[in-house]
Amino acid sequence: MALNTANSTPDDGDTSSHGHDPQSCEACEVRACGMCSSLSNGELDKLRRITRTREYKAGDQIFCDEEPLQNYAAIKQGIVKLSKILPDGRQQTLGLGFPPDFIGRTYGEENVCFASAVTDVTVCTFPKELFNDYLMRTPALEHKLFQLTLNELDTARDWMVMLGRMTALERTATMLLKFSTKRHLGVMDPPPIDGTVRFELPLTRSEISDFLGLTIETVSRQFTQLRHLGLIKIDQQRYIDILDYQGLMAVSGQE
Amino acid sequence: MALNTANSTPDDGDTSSHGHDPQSCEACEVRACGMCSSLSNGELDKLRRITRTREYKAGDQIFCDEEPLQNYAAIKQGIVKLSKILPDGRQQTLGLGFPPDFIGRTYGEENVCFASAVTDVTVCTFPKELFNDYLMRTPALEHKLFQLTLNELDTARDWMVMLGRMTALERTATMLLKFSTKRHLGVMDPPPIDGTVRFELPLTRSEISDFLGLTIETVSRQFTQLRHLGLIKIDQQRYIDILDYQGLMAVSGQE
DNA sequence: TCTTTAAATTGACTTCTCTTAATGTTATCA
DNA sequence: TGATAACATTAAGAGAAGTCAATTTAAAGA
Repeated sequence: MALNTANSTPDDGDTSSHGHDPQSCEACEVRACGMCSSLSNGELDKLRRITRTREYKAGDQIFCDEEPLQNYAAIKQGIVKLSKILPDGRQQTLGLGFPPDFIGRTYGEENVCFASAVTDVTVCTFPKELFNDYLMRTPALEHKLFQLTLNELDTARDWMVMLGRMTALERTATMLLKFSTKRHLGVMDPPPIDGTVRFELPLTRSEISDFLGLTIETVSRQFTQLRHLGLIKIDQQRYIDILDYQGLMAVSGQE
Repeated sequence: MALNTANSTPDDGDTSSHGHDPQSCEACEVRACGMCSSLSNGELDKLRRITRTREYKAGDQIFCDEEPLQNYAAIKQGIVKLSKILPDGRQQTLGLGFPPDFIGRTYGEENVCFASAVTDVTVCTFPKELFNDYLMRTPALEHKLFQLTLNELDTARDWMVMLGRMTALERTATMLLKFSTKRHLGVMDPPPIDGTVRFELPLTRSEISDFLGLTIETVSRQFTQLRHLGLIKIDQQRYIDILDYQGLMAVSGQE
């Protein structure tokens, strides 16, 4: 069930679970760092009245390209993938959303991309018109959303360099470095001077290839090469150990 | 002379001409459509006090990656190129700025890319700190800048699809289609049903290749192929006639 | 007008990534 | 535990774009 489809019920075949008021914004994992951090408790109370919580299973579509934008959402838990699909089926991932990212094209008439759940996802949703009204009356929230959008633009432009100018090996190394420091809640760890870093890759090889503008097979070959170079170790195809952080930086083409 | 370098004088070897108060915002070409369109005449008057006009010759660097951000700018005339350069010299263009675009990373500490003049360029510049203060006190302006940033994000994501998933021919056709409708002042003409469209390519082949993530030679070969397909005609290497708009759409991979 | 220089095109060849197909691995479920 | 299905890796060959070099075209200056 798409986020934008109104009046859905729990029994309409949707795998996502449905709206109820978020009872405790105070206990919300992203109260302190997301867009809500710009709001006083009083303001938050007003926003909560138009908010519904919704859950999606890994793989679910959250909203769809070119359907009318009906709801915005803020990610509470899980990872969301934004992507575009060309008419012949070629797909390009535009970015990943982590808590507390905001999704939906602010002030837009329709969605300009697909959003789908990479892992199980929990979001707060806001009806477009009501949220727009609220946003117009709350400059502090607009300021916060502006900041989030600026960060997204920075990220998009970094990926443009990767997609336009980097080799398959450099793209793969760059992605691993980004994932190694990207933690939940958007907090970035400082890169380690040495020693190993271990993390779980949340994406399948297919999702990685859509992200890097490559094929599954090419991604796999780059992983193999990074292993043979002694830079990484892979367990169960999903757990990555970065054995040589500086070495990985060196092949990533960034330094 | 970079936009960010303070205290420059007209005789310091800079090819750009230097600051004076813009005497007549009323007569400004972009008064009605740029960020200033969000301001009343009174508010505009306050902004004008911290504004300097500056001119750059084609090819001049306007600001530089990773130098401290000292000034923002609004484009009054000409075309500005934003790009990133990898340590080994590979370059990727991130986007083009036309009047009345705003350049400089809002709320940023340093520039995250290079900006250079593609054609002769005239900008209004604003010292960062003073502009930030003004921005904080002027929600209407922040709202406008937010909208401009959202548009930039949409554009960046469109290019990501192109860079990640399109062939050289598709990229070249896509670029020509974009340029054929992109006019000065950011106004988009409706695409013609049929008949030819003529426009001047403002970029050299080298600049085009940096834009499309290709080499000069590959761009040239795609132009040749589009000519052989009867879709375009090129005069003096710079003037493009689109002979078959629908045909160009078809090879662009978008429809 | 002629010369010089820079930019663009073309051709031959190389390299990198994709395609196709087979094999291997992991997780799920009977 | 074994069978099945989904996911991942590997290999060989094809195709697309890059590299290097030569030629052509356009623009600028003498």
